[in-house]
Amino acid sequence: MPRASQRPRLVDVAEHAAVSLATASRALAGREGVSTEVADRIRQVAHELGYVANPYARTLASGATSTVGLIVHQVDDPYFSEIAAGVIQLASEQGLLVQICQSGRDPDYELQQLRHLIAQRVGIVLISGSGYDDPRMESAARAELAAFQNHGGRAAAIGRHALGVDAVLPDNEAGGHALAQHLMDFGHRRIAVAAGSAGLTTVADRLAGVSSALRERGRPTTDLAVVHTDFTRGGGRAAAEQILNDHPGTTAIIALNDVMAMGVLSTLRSRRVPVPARMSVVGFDDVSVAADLAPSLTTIRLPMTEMGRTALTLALKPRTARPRRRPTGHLLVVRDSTGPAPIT
Amino acid sequence: MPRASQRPRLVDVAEHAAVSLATASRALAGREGVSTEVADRIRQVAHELGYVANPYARTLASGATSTVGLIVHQVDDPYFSEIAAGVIQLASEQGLLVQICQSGRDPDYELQQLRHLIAQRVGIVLISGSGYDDPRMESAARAELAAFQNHGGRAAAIGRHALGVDAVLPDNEAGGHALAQHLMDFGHRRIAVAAGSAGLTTVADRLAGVSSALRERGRPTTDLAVVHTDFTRGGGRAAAEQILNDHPGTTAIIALNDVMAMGVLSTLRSRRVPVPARMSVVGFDDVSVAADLAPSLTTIRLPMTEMGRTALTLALKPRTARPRRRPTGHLLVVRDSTGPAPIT
DNA sequence: AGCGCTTACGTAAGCGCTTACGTACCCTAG
DNA sequence: CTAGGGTACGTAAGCGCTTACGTAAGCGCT
Repeated sequence: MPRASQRPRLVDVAEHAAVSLATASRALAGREGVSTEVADRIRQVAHELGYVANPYARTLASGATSTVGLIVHQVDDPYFSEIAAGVIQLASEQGLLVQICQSGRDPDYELQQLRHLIAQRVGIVLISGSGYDDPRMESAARAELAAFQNHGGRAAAIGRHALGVDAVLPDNEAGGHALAQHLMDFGHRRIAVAAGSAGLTTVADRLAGVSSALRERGRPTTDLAVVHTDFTRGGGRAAAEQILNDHPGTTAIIALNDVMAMGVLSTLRSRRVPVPARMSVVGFDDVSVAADLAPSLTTIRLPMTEMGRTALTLALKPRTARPRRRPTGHLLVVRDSTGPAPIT
Repeated sequence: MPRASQRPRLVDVAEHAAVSLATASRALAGREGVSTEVADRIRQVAHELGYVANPYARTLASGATSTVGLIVHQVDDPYFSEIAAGVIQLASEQGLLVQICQSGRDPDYELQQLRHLIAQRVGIVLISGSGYDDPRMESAARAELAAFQNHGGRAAAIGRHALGVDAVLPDNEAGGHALAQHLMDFGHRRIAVAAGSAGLTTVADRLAGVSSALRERGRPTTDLAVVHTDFTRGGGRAAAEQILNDHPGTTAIIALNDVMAMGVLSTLRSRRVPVPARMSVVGFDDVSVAADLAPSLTTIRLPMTEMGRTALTLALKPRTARPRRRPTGHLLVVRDSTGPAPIT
């Protein structure tokens, strides 16, 4: 049987350049021990032949991979797609390839995807999405990542802590705080929160920020109605329905992410509740469509694309004794979905 | 030096099961020539050891890859992220991994990414995004793909023809036709098109549908103002500006995709042009946010996620003599961004 | 009994790289 | 002039799999 691949191999380059395999390998890897002229000649020949190293052979021989695995909940969720864009950008600049997995927001499936990626021998694992309040929920993933890192793998988390790896972390609490303050500045007293699933750290952190802002102004926590659904458009719709039905005095809804806010706005529209005249709405993340919603959404801007890049940057650096934490900036972006509380 | 990877290898499985490497390999690959009992024992041992084959070794030995490369313009463009979601879904079901590349809408960079993927020895290449009217623009990619397929690779295109590979194709012309008809039914006479870059087949096809609809109703083509920018939000904004300035009589804008429509709506909002009262707007694709825009967008629905799945399905099937073409359905979704032409 | 065929398994040769180690050569110091 | 040491390169042993081919046993047939 003929060779499967017709692509030029390292031997071909070596022969054409009249050197040995080892020298050719060294020259192309830019390692020392090859004279400048010979190295140049080898590179020249490689280029002429259109030689590109077979990554499978290379990885098998050296053990060093050049592919990064990225786990997101859903690539068609704009929050994650922007993160992915950042990761892919930087990876591409570094000559790395990105393998994407979707966890579908299911911790078991996520763990399975993580194992799969590691079994596929990716060199770097990047994991995004929220973590869980209950540390036991994360312990399996944590153990998997620890073992992976001990075998030379590198990992980083995006918007997620308690995984024992480097992490780039937005200040969810400060963001929630800023949103609540903004609404109170507009005179809102009865505020409802459309929250993602209970048990997620992202939910707890953003919620904690909201609560602390209320507390600072001496507002009773009873002013705050929290409805837990999930971080999807449908979750936002459901939460809004529930808020409208069970908490009639509400004048402002804090959706804990923009995708939920989209659902909230959608429900308010179909229920003919004018925004912001009767109800103010805020989101979190500032996904790129937030500015194009009806009405455009007041939200907290997170630099998702940059977060993706930063996470990969962290993972590319040598590992430190203690996991690093890179905070990300955040910014309150005021648009048309918020206004003064209606006078009742 | 110790072995790089501490993971169990095939030899470990073979030893524990007291068989040879070959038998273990055959059993785990489910190939014949192994008695049922022995095969069961081997699978049992493999499971106990947590054995997962090293894909690098496997690929190197067999030449058959299990990773699919996907080229999109931008993962954070909702059209592409929905396609990617479909591809990743199906790939995951099949135990395949997806490597994503962004071409950034640059044909040269796209070609480079394609070469890179092929050099990385992916088994399947999926390429999305529009093709080019000028066949010479595609010839390099076409040649690359042909060579790739001749070496046993499989490829499929999404929303793109003339690449000499299997393709899943929306009926862009019919979609454009339906949009124009819808607007004419509302009495619009002066229609403008916010088109993506000239030279793209997607643009030409959708435009052709629009023109043919006008022709059928005996409307002069002069009623149609076409502004070429590009398929981005910014492109939509720019096109809308130009239409507003240069074609004052316009009462309806056809954006050739939803992302442009978002830009168009954004400009109309800031220029205080009420939609649909003074100006109707339609898009194309029906990305998931289209329903949440201000106002919700009338558009042509394309099944992006399914298109992604279908493309991978095609690529997984044995190659046929002539490239296959899978049409996709489309559907006019009427929402709030279109209404009767204003009476002047 | 002897032949050939099938079945079940083992042997070993790669796949295309990396890299530890070996070797030839030249330079300098003693 | 030779020992010692550096530099530049070659040799060959893997990395962990797949698979062509070899072999031994079991079967039915003449």
